[in-house]
Amino acid sequence: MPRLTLPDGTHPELPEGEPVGSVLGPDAIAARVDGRLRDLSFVPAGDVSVEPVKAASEDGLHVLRHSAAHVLAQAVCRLWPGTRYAIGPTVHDGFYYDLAIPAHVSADDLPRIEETMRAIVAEDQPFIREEVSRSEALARLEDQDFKREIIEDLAGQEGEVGPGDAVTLYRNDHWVDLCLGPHVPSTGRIGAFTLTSISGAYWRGDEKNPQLTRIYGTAWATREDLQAHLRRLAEAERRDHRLLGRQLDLFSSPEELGPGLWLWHPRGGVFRKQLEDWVRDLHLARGYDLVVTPHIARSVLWETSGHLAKYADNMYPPMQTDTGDYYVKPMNCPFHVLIYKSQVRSYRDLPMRVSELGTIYRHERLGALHGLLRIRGGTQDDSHIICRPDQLVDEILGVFDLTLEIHRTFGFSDPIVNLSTLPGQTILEPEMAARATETLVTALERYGLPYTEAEGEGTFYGPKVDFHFRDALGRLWQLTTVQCDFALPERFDMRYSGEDNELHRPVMIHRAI
RNA sequence: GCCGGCGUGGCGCAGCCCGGUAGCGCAACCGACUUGUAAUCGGUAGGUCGUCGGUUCGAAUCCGACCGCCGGCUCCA
Repeated sequence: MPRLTLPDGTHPELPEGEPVGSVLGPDAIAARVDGRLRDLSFVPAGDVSVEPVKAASEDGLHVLRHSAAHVLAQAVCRLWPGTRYAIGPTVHDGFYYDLAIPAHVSADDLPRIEETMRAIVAEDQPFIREEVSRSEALARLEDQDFKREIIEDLAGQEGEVGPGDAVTLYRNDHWVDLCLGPHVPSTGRIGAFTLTSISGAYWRGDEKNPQLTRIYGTAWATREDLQAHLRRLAEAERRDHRLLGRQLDLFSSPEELGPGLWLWHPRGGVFRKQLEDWVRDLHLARGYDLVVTPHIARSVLWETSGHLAKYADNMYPPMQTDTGDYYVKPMNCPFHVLIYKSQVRSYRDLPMRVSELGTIYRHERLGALHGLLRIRGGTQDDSHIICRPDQLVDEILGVFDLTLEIHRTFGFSDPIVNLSTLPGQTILEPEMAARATETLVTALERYGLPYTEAEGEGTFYGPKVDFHFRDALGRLWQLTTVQCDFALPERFDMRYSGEDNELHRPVMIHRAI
């Protein structure tokens, strides 16, 4: 008979074959068994520790929302037979399900779907976990090509889904989904939920793949929690910078200007002066020099930097003149490089720190634009440090420090930090690529910044550390990016005279908001 | 760029489904009132309904293309 360890320190025995749920209170919706989230129906093989998972906890909300996603998919299948369902994970504050629905479905249909979900909740269908072989799962999900694709991709991956060849299915009534679980015991337990929006999303996040209908919802432990959440959203909408910009007469973007281009009105101008003065003073205090560079440059500059080869689509087309083709700048780095190269540099000159509030123009994809958060023309707080390799880590630490100070000043104190490693296509030699990434890792660890790795998300000239923040609606926005660059110094043949009287290659750090 | 929604006086909206030359609130302007900080009373002016094209005797209302905005997806040097 398995002996359990409960959070209160007691050690009850569980009769052979009994699920862990039988020793937990009625308010448990799932369990943590030896640290792993399990269904209440989980039957332990031997002695284990068991904790109840309640709906309002972080774990509980995850289980609740994921279960709601299943109910959503089942409801859509009930309304539109022939619907194929892809994936239905939880997200910040909610959940979604990606579906291929054989009908035109829009936001107007959300109430009907929700109604059907409530019917499924009223039926209180148990979530039944089944472990089956991959081949059986393929047979059971015969009409579900997305699920089949997932199952086929699981071939060779052991452990995560089930032992060896097995995968897990969760069944409600006759509706079956491929899923790791766990789930609430039955559909009657998914709490207070509502559907929030509908949109398109590419299968597996790749725009070359077919587009599915993504339905978003949110679920909470209680009606009150749900209401409070909806109130927070409404409040956040009232504080939307686009709305405030109009109400306070700060800025506007008339159609004659073009998408993503903004006018700053007199009151906005005062605001910008305050902001810009503050940022410049901050840089001066931290040993940066201020520079100013033009808005356009000959194409050769962008050819040398490599931006033209990589980003031509996102640059405004060139203008032809009597002295060659000119591009409006999408970034400031090459100009700062030219300032460095304007004279012979000594190792004593390094690090050289330059900073500019540089106005740049990027021909961003139309759908990406969003108020002042994603624009086609805007001023970047952009700085570059050119230094000796032995100064690199310390300089990056200084950049992290500056970055966090800037964000903290505006009340953003919980960055979500990503380390983006080099993509498949890079202009860096493998050895330098490895060095650049190692340097960033060293700096991150020395600074004590928790981060997650985003493989292959770096720039073509180097790996980067990005600082993301959530807005009041829970959306993530990338603000600062910090890059370690061994490539541009090479491309622009940057040098400095070392203590040994030999010429050396400096390293470059980019920081931009 | 993709999916969905939307585009009516400065702002927020109704009208559009069931085609017959546009309505409300706030703001503005004029006047009255003067009661201490969420909006007093009366009056005036302001739009041809994102743009272009089509259907029709006739379109804000139907159809198409384009432009722009919003929510996501993708992208974000």
